[in-house]
Amino acid sequence: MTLAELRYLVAVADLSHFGRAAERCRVTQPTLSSQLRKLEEQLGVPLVERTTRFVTLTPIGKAVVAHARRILEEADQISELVRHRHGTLTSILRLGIIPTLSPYILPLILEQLHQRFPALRLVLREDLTANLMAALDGYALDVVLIALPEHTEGYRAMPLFLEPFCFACAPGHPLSNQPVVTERELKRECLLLLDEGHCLRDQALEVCGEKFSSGIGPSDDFRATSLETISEMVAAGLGCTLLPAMAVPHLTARHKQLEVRPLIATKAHRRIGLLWRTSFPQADDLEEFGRLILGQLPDCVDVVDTPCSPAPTPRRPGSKPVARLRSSEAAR
Amino acid sequence: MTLAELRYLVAVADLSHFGRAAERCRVTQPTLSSQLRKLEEQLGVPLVERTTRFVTLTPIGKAVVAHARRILEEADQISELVRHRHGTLTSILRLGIIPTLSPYILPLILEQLHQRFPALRLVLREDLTANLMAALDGYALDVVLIALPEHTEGYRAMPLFLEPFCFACAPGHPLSNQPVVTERELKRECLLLLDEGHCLRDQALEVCGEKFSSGIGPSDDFRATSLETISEMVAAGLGCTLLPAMAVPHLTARHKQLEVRPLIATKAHRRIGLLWRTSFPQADDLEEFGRLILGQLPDCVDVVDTPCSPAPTPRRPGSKPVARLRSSEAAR
DNA sequence: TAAAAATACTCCATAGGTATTTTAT
DNA sequence: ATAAAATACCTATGGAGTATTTTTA
Repeated sequence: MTLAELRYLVAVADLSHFGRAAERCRVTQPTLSSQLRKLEEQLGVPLVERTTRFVTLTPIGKAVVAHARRILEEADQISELVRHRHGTLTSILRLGIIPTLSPYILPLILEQLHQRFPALRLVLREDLTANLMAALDGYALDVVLIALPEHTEGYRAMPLFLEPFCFACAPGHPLSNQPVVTERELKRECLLLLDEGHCLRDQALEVCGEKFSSGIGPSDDFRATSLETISEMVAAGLGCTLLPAMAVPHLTARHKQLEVRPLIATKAHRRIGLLWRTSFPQADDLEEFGRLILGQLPDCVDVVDTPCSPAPTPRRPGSKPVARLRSSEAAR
Repeated sequence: MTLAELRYLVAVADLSHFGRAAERCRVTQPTLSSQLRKLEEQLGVPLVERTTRFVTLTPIGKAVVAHARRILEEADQISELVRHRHGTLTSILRLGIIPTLSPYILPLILEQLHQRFPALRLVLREDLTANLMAALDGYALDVVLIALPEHTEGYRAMPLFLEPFCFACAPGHPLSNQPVVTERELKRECLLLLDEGHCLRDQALEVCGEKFSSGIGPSDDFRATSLETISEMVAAGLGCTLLPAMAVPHLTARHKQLEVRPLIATKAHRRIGLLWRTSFPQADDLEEFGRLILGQLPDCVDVVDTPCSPAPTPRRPGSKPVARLRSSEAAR
């Protein structure tokens, strides 16, 4: 039993005429005739009573046609479904973002995203990098927007931009007098940092890494789980900190007492990008998503013009690399 | 899109494993793999995300699977349907019977019919031969049980039995004194007959045909639409009549004043049989039906041992007669 | 290294076509 | 005589197989 056979049967039921039914099905009359005959033989039941004059369905034929109509209806709905969801970003996308980026980048892209991809259902999750990666591995997320680590093997990464770190302190702070802050000056300061697990904490430590070994590290007395809290503390004169550039406008608007200065350092930025499983089947969609983000970024970040890593198109397991010789051929 | 492809997809959705899904579908893993790939390419949408470790459905894949399940469900129901209705006389059968036979033969066969074919839904219509034939032609009936005419071209006929005519009169009637009535004696009598249209009327006239031309025909003063009424009249001494043998027990039981005698005549019987369209697809079932009737007949009728006419198995239009040479071959 | 999916390649069943025959009105 | 379904016969597609490769954990 095939869908084509059922289509033929329904056409005959509708038109009571083999020739016209064949015409509707875009096949010749003998084709329809033989296929219908085959269906009857396979089912072991006559479905159609025919002479050269009249074509009628048997009682069983009518019952089968009723089922066939539902089957074809469902099949059409599948075609409709994929046609409707055709194109990029037309169904669900589960996106994970780190907390030190999420509140500052989402307002920039959400409106445009809805305009460009109105059919997209975006499911957001804000969490620490490690948790996001676990969710990505466990197929609970489709893609994450994080500070990219050095090596991203086993995943597909799309670097988007470099986000500078800025120095932030209270108005009375000594460094608030100068227009920029250098790496060396920073190393003398006691930085307020986020809790363990936040990648921003590790990145800040990296900027002033030597302090850690020299014992002049950040105080353990202050624990904060958001940049809002950190800024509050900094504005209150409890210390200074590093802020990601995109957060600065939000935080200075809230905390007027916050003095922010550019930072001059060897690695005074973090690399933000998208990361997804190599096996994710709609990598094109994600690249489109990435390009949309790129178009909404503020001037404070440096857009990365590097295309995606490591392969332009993700491949499925077992697929041929590009045009490699088979070992049997290579052995000759 | 084929049913097999959908079956593969659902199996993968259920088992999350190509190899086991292939096993369930009784095909090899490469077959399932390539077919699924083809389905995805035809739909233009990835349905399954796969690595060597995990197999997951995409959002669209899940939606397609939902439809596919319904499709396969309906397809299974078709198989179930024809398996359940498999065998002879398992669905509806629309049977027409003439009024001079119906009340006397139905009680004999209905119980046995239900026992042998419990799934059969018998739709009965009692009407004059002409109306039954019109219904048969118009696909409103599947088969009729009538007094077969001489020629049955264009139909399939299954003669079942010869039903003798009996002479019936009131106790005081002159002919009631003799054990049998002959054709010659009959021709002197004034017969009470059924209305126009009843085949029994024509058959009775045929038995004593000369009277019609000689003017000593049946009286037009008496009109009756059933053998019950005729018997009533005969018992009341209003005349005599011919009764079909199978009706006699019923009528004598009701009308004690009825004297019935065997009739000796050249054509003192009618040939009862089944008749259906040549194109009717389940002729086997009807022959089975006929054989069941044969097994329930009383001794007063003569069973016809002639098998069906004209062909043992009905053929459809265009089918090859038996083993005839094609004209192109014959021309050589 | 093992398990699993993908690929390469072959074969054969069959869907579909054209030409013709048979049937029924 | 005409219309319509069935048959004969051919072709090409593709479904399914086996053997092998590639990939991921």
